[in-house]
Amino acid sequence: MLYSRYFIPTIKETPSDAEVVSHQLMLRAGMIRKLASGIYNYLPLGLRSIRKFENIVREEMNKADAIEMLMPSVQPAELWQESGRWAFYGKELLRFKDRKEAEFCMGPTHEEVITDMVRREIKSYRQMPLNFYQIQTKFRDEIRPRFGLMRGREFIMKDAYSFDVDSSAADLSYEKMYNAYMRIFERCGLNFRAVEADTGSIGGSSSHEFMVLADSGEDAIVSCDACRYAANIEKAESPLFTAICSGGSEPLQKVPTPEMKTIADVAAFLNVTADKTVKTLVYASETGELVMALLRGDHELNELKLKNHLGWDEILMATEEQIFACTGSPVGFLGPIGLKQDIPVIADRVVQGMTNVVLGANEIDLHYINANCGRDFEVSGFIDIRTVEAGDACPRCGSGKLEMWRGIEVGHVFKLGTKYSKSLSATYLDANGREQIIFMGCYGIGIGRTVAAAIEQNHDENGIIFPIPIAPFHCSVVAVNTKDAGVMAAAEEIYFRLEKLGIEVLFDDRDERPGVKFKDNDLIGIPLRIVVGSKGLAEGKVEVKVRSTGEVLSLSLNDVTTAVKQLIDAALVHTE
RNA sequence: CGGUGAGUAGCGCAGCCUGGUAGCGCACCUGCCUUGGGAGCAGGGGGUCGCUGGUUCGAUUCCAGUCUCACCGACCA
Repeated sequence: MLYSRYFIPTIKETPSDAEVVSHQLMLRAGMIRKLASGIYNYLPLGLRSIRKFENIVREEMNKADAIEMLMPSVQPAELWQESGRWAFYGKELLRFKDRKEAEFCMGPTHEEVITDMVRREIKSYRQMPLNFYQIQTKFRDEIRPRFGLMRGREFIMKDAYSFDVDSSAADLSYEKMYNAYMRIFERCGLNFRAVEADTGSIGGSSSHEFMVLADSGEDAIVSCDACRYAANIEKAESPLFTAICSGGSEPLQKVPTPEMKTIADVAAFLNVTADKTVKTLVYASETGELVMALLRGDHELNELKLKNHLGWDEILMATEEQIFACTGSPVGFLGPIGLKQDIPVIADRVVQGMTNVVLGANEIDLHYINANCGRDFEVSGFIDIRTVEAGDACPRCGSGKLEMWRGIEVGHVFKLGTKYSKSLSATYLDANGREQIIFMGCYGIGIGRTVAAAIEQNHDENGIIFPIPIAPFHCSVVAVNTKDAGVMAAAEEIYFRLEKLGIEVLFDDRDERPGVKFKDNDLIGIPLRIVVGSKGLAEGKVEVKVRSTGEVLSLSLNDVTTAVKQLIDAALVHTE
């Protein structure tokens, strides 16, 4: 490709509305341009990178026996009504009507469509296992699109759906996809973790997220420093604590705590540590059901764990009115003793081991001390509802400690079970001629987001440092002085020879000063730069600069193409 | 959806408080010059100041509304 005939509109200055590095660099490198909030044009260079990654995904999907197809973006409402998600999905689902007033949506995901296809075509256990995938544009009307391709509204996604005869067969399909995902992200040279995750609005029984580690990541994850345990913090299990409090039970006593509304204030005022206190939170469902949650004072609630335990669709902090109605007290002095309404009280498992604790007394400026569960109040269950923290013991191996990271979710695999096949009646006949429900799995990769995450993880002050497997070009040939016929002839020859070797090369033949070319080449992340200048040429040498290490090789005209080919091939090698 | 801030040339910004029809840097065009890390000189083109309405002789500037965009938040006693 001739640079002078290509289209790479680079920008010197950082656009003011781009917050994260990948967004800034993708704009500056001329990879993307914004059309509307969360909606982007993929410029030629950006598209090349995206296609490179898509092809890696395609290769690994095909190797894992997934079959490529393509489903429409526009989907009829009926299917979504049938699955129940038309009502459940909320405003993220972009809905509209056609000229006949029939309702449609832009597909945010394709479980409904694929399940509809499968239920029409799959009749027998002999036809499974099956796994279909597509690489396609999705639309989700995000509350707050941000960070460029990281959280767009329109974005490219690879989604796959597996169909199996039973749960254990589905587990095998899941494992195949999990392993394929590991290979995909490894091939891109990314530093990532596969973590246990919540299933969210997609539903299903269990799932893993693939998280690229980056400080700008929107998710928090933990991983054990000793074993393989890793989880999204939304899902991460809390280790069992041994009881901190000991000694016989002291008599319950009400003490004044004027103006002391926070745990820190109360603990300091009563001269105890926060881990001797229990904090009380009140949550409400959309329909107004209330629940009280008890946690050790220095712990944080994990709303998702509580929500999942309760089986609610939505969990909200109770309003002051709701709190007053059930406790008779304002926020700051809440506790489980002497409630005005009979609401369920759920305590974190850690609370089970605590004795003689400090609790709100449900009266202004008063707390209890020496409260004991079972004697002074009852709870309906001890459940893991706390948010894990860095340094917690690993819930699996027990010996390791949890480390905390920020991560960008680039892939997510789910065991769906029969959630969609049941509501959409996707069944088959087993060997005994009996009708059975199909078991499903679904598997997604954010294509653009992965490219952005790779940039987030691979850049310096000069721009992007693309890993070779997803770089828009493998290398470039820079002619230092285009007016020098000898330089141009040599550069051109190297360019042709590289192309003949099947290398993707950008020939920077622009009539620009060398500094401009170097800056642009660095900015757009070309992994290997071959510089042809008159000085080196006099000695029959050209220079190869490695973007990632800054290493400079001086090579003869004869050797340069094979040397470059070797470097590239080495980077593209991947284990089968 | 709530909060904050911003919309002036392709990009980054100034001007607005104190009204008189717009300026800087980069980019772009022409010429000269220059060629190993975003050169220099000279000349030039480009803006209904987001939109609508109001006040005024006169509005980019003041007022009201509206749209768009970004960031923060929707996380806790």
